[in-house]
Parts: sequence; C-alpha cells; structure tokens
Amino acid sequence: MAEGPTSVWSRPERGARGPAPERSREQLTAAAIELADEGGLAAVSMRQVARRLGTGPASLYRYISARDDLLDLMADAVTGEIDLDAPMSGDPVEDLAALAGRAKEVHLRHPWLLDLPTEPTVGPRGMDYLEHALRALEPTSLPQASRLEIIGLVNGLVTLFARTELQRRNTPDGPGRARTSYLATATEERHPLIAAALAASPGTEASQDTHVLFERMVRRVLTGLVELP
Amino acid sequence: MAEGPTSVWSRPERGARGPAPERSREQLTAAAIELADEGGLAAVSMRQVARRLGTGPASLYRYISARDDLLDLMADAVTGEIDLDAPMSGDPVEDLAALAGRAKEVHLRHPWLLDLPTEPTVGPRGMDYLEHALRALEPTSLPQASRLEIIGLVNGLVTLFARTELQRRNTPDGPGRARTSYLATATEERHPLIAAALAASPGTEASQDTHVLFERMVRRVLTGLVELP
DNA sequence: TAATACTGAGAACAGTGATCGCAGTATTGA
DNA sequence: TCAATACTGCGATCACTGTTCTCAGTATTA
Repeated sequence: MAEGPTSVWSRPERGARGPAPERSREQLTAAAIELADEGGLAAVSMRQVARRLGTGPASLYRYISARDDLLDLMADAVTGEIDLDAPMSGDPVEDLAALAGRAKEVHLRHPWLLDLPTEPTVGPRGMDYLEHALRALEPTSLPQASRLEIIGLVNGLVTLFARTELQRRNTPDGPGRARTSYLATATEERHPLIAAALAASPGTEASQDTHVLFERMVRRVLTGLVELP
Repeated sequence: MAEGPTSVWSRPERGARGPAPERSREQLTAAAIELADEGGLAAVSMRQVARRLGTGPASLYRYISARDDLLDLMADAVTGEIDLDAPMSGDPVEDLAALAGRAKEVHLRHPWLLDLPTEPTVGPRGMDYLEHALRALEPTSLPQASRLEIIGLVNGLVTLFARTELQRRNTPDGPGRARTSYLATATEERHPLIAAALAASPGTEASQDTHVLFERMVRRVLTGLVELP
C-alpha cells in the first residue's frame, strides 16, 4: 500500500515497453527554468509548462509524478552550471571560497532558487558538487562527520548573501528611495537607533560591495573551522 | 489608479463608521499560527482560518487585504515571543549572540517561519527586535551603514542553524536510518568522498550538538566583524 | 431622520495540482 | 505471427486555492 517516498532520481525516466515518449525530463526542466527565469517560481505551473511544450497538463505526469519533482530537476540542472573543472589550489579555504563564489553567481542568475521550499533533494549534479567540495576539504584533518556540515554552512552563506545582493539590486538606490515599509514610520521616538542607522545613506564604505564582504566572511568562517579542532 | 503597495501595518485595523467588527487581526493571527504550528504553512488557507473562527473566507478580507498580510502578521507575532527584557552585559558580541540564541528558539518552536517567502515585512515587534539588536551594537564604533547588515547576517545564521537543527530532529537517527535519498545510491564509485563522509555515523564529536556550533559560529563571526574595521 | 460608511457573508470566478479513463502504439513472449 | 502486455498522450474532471462581487444589515455622523 504505502509506496516509499522515492525521489525523481530513483525512478526510471521511461519504461521499455510502449511508444517512445515525445518529450523528455530534460525538456520539461528546460521549459520550467525558462518560465522561472522570466516570471519567478509562481510562473512554473503545470499548465504553463505544458503550454510551452505544446501539450496538456496531464501529459507531464508521464515524466514526473508531482510538481515537486520538477522543482528538484530544476535545482539540479542549474547546479550543473557551477563550473567544477577549475583547477584547485590545494588550499581548502581558498578552494571552497572560490566554489562558493561560483555557486553564488548561479543564485544571482536564477533568483527563484531562493524561493524553493526547504532544500531540494540532491540529484546527480548536486552529488558532483558535493564531491567536489569534499575534495577541497581533503587536505584538512577534519573529522568526516563534520565535513558535510561545513559544506552545508557554506551553502547557507551563499544563499544568505545571494538574497541580500538580490534585494539590494531590486531596491532603487539613492537616499530618496521610497520607503514604503513600516520602517520609515514612527521611528524617531520609540526607535532612535533604527532612525540613526537608516539616516546614514547606504552605499557607504563597508556597505558598498557585498561581494567582498561575502568573500571575507566565507574565508573567515572557513579558516576558523578548518584550523581549529 | 495604482494604489501604492501598502503593508498591513500602515492600514488602519478598522474604520470608525460601521458596526464593531466581530473579530480582530489578533484573532486571525492567532488562529493562523495555531494552524501553522499544527500542519505547516500549507494548512494556513483562508478557508481553514475562517472555519477555525467560525465564519466564511470572504469575511477575512475585512481585516486583511491578502493572505500575505496574514503571513506578515504571523511573523511579527512570533517575533514578539523573543524576550527583549533580559539585561544586557554591555559586550556586543555576547549580547547579540544571546539574542540570536533566543531567536533560534522561536524558529524551532515555529518551523513554518523557515517556509515564509522572502523575508516578511518588518512590523512593530520586528522594529523592537531591531532596535534591541542595534542597542547591543551601540558600544562598538561600527559605521552606521553596516550595523543593519551585521544584524541581517546574524539573522541569516539563525535561520541557517534552525533549518539544520530541524531537519536533524526530523531524521530518525541511528546508523541504519533509511537513506531514501539519491545520496545513498551509486555513491561508492563516482563519489568516494561522499561515501566516506556518510560512512562515519553521525552523532560523533563536533557533529553532535549543533547548538554549541551555532554559538561558536555566531561569536566568531561577530568578533571578526565588530573588532576589525 | 437621512445620508454615509462600514461589516458579514453567500455565491461565484479564475487558476492551481493532480487523477481517471480511454484510445493508440510499441515491445514482448508463445 | 499474433495476442498479451505495458506503456504514452491527453480530454475531462475533481478538489482546492486566493480573491472579488454583491447585497442585506448596522452603527455613526450631519
């Protein structure tokens, strides 16, 4: 009765009996990613994907068993955009930081990645990524158990900084930007420190280039974790 | 024509003319939080909230103008659960770390917080929280512009560690736990390092208590940011 | 008292993910 | 060679979602 919750990756793409499918998971994924790049995750509905492929919604369920499968496929596909062929220096901190930088670029290119519900299942490309990250950590003497956690932490920093960079990009800068948020109102009296922090126009010094902050942060966290027990 | 995108906080809860409303935003919020605590964010549908309040879905729109408003209200309400009355030591790192720890507890108590789409609008309780965090940073000589960013970073660490703690909690431990994920399969040959990392049973040393890792990480990041330029 | 501005809520709409069942087609085994 | 088998495509449809329309009822204001 109770079918085990199998991921897309463990189900075969097609059977061996019937007529050849007219489409492929890869095509579904590509169409979905296009839609998401253009209109966000909300634009990735079964009907929209189907329309873009010139078919009906029901047909998609021959390739995937739920919309979530599609999201997993999308995430894994763009993970494949991370270049893993760049040579490694041998310095774990340096190599992981570089990898994180490339991962962040992918997030900036596909902002919908941040809207995915709780980290998607890791697929083949995700496996390659993980293996690569572990290889960067190989020169260290870290206990096996904590290596995956460190990578998870770095990935978290990636999403964290990607998020702030994206919302900064979408915020029309200049000191006179429209502060529609509640932050603007009723600040002076009950929240003097917030008022002071907001008064300082953004774009000053340390606040300017979040990417260098990102690099610095990742290196700092990594050196701390890699060198100490 | 184009109504400015006003948040819930800037709209009055009720007009002054008609009959007194039979319910309040607070009641809607409480009902929604109950539903979310029980069945996740997906359980918070207009109909479910309405049913719990003994009314129809349409009536809810007298109190909020969209479901997103409800999510904002929920987030702000549970932000209010963070205790801001604990005395501060005067050490910025220590005080912010303590605050972060209390914020993490709230995330563990309300896991749906992690599923909220892109950080909700900051409401009154969020303002108090922010002000409190800024007060902790007051003894430092940090430029105004970067203070908010540091707090954002700490909040990011909170969600990051809350996420890993939650999914560890939901993973039945023991070495023989069912690895339904793709991680288990086809690992040995093409991904030897992943295999090695997985072979080491979790629950060893550094991997054990993520909370101490969290505390250490927050302190490390903060000391690095607070002391340096 | 009349005008006004509100509240409650049933009905309905467009859009969502997903399922069922059936016609058509390629592969298999006898 | 030829049924049996296992698949594909997909129209129709279901349950559910957020949201709006509309209108009767009610409290406040002038």
